[in-house]
Amino acid sequence: MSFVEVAIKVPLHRTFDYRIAEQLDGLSVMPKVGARVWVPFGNQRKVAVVLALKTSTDVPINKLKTVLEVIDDEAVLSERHIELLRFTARYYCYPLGETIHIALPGALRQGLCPDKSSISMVTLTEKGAKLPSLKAKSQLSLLKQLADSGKSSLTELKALGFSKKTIDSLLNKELISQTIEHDNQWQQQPPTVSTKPTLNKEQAVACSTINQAVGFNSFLLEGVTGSGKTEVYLQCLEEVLKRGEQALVLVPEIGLTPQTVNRFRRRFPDTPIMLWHSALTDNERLQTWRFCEKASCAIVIGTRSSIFLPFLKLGMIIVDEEHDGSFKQQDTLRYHARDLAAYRAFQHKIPLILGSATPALETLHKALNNKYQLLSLTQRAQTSTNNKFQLIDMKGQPDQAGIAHASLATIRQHLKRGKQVMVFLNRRGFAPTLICHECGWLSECKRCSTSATFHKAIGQMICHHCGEQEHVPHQCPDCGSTQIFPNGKGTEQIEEFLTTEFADTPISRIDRDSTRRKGSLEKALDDINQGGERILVGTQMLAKGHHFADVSLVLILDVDGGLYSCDFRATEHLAQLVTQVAGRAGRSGESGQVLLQTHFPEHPLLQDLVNNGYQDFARFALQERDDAQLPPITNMAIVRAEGHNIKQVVDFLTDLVPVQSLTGIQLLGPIPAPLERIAGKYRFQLHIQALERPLLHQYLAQMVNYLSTSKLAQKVRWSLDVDPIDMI
DNA sequence: AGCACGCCGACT
DNA sequence: GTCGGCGTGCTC
Repeated sequence: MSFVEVAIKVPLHRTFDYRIAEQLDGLSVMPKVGARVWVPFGNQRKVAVVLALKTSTDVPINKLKTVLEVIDDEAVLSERHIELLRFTARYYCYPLGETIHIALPGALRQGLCPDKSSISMVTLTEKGAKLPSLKAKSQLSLLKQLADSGKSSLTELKALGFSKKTIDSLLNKELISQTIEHDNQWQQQPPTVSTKPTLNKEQAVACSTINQAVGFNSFLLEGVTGSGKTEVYLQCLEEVLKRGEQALVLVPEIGLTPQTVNRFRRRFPDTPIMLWHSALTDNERLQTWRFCEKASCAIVIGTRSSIFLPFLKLGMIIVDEEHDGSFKQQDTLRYHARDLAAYRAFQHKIPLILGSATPALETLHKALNNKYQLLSLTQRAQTSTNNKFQLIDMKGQPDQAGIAHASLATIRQHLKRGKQVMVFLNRRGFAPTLICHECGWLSECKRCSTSATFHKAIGQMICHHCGEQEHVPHQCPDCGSTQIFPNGKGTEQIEEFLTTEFADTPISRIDRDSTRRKGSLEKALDDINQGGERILVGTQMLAKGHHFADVSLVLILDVDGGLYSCDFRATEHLAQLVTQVAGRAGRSGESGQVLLQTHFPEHPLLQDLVNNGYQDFARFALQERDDAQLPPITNMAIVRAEGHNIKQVVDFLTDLVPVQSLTGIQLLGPIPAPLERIAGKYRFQLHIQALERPLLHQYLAQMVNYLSTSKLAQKVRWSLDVDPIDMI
């Protein structure tokens, strides 16, 4: 008798055994480990992944069912990949079947086995390379994109907003040509490498250290903005390609811009490079999955979920901007791609490079404890001067739309010199609330414990947590007064004010509202890169990844929010944001100026950051975490619970507390979540901390086991977040 | 999570 | 008399 142990997508922390049917000749067709099979489950039919083959089972014979059909002749998950997913499931206390389901591309989840194995790449023809003048703007910009990248896939061009029509007419004019790449095409010969810049001393040291490493090695590449981290990546990748191995480059969600990708394509023109991000279709995902597992693709540049791609011979993992929060999934399986990258690198015995100008304290802590090797890039490639920081004390300062008169004067100076000025405020909309002048009523979301943000341009009140929209009230809903006014500032208001204040200066606003339309971000970036005096107003989106050559002044309007917050990571995030935003100034030659508006100019964190930079701040902040016994010194997990019935939510968490049977575990809670109500549900949480990670995991395993039997757990929605990065 | 089974209220 | 409400229990 033969049996298989399988994983099925059900929220249960266990696997299932099935019998393999014997055929007429008494033999049976055993599926391979890692292959998918169809199985009967309850009264439904489900896809399952074979985890192990066995000759006996503990399951009573009357409960055992038989595998209906073997889907794959060959495994879709290698044994090593299954081991990665087992680790992931164990680490994040998530059911293995669900974990596998999340890792697999859609087509494979559904039990399909489509075999598309080619991909259309588009390049310029000789005629096209001359960039002839064309009437059609879109055709011209497509030619420019190809001139920049060397080649792009058909699907990437469509994702950039080029229509089938544009592509077809260029094909007809023979300005571009199309080639089909098959999944067996990559020859593992030395890659063609286009000309590359010479490295400075620090870069050269970093490259040779990484390239000489044998086996599993983690590196923290701590490089200030503009110090040439990407060049280090590229030269390390070259060695990987020479060995005929593959590489994964993880980038934050907004880091996957055409500029980034084009740079890789230009450097390695003959190397198959594929992209992975949330906008891919099921077919494109499957395509990339297949290319990876056959090593038909050498480099993948992808966002967090690309950590689950099945590389045949992975030679290196790079995590760019490793401090970025988008590497952590914030729902279902709450994994951190950077941390899984470390496990994968360990599994494959290969180097891991974590790059950032502002490393996460978690990463820095490991580097300082010699778990990661620290490589520093301190010199800016193009400029030797650093930005000049200045704190603007807002106490008693006259201001307009939240901008101090002193700041306005500085803006004017920079504009006069034909430079660009960036005004940063991490709040979109016109004003975060409306206030009634008569009775003090404040606009709030009906379903969340938060304010409803006033969006003037579209005349709506919007809740930024649940998305609920309403018309702007004409009267105060409490007292009927018509004296209701915007309260606080958002980017929309800053833009409006600056438009009147600097009437002759073009202004670009970049936030989620202004860039909602496809291609509008690209358009705004184009405008900015035309150069000339201009004001840029925006949120986070301005801080990350984009190069603005002409920006010489950065004004950060409100840093105080990050100084006194209930989230102990708020100061870290503030320091990262300030440093990243500041890095946007003075990138082409001269040093830039950075103004920080605050009511607490004497705050030690701000002083440290401004005078000594992020590196110094981070080491100081780590000391603070040590004193307070917080992560990364301790290890943390949060149980969150929400429900309409507040008592059930609190009871559920209270009931968990007695599970404590281990010394060395600290429990805190139940405490209300920072936003106690979202979308009408009450939210509470329980914090769990332990000095030693194995102890934390021992405790969590016990707790999850208890939860599966708890009646209270069925009455509320709960989730477990291991290594949470925010408290919300 | 699904899905069945099971035991109490307002409908043709 | 039945349709259907969602509480409880199970899935190899």
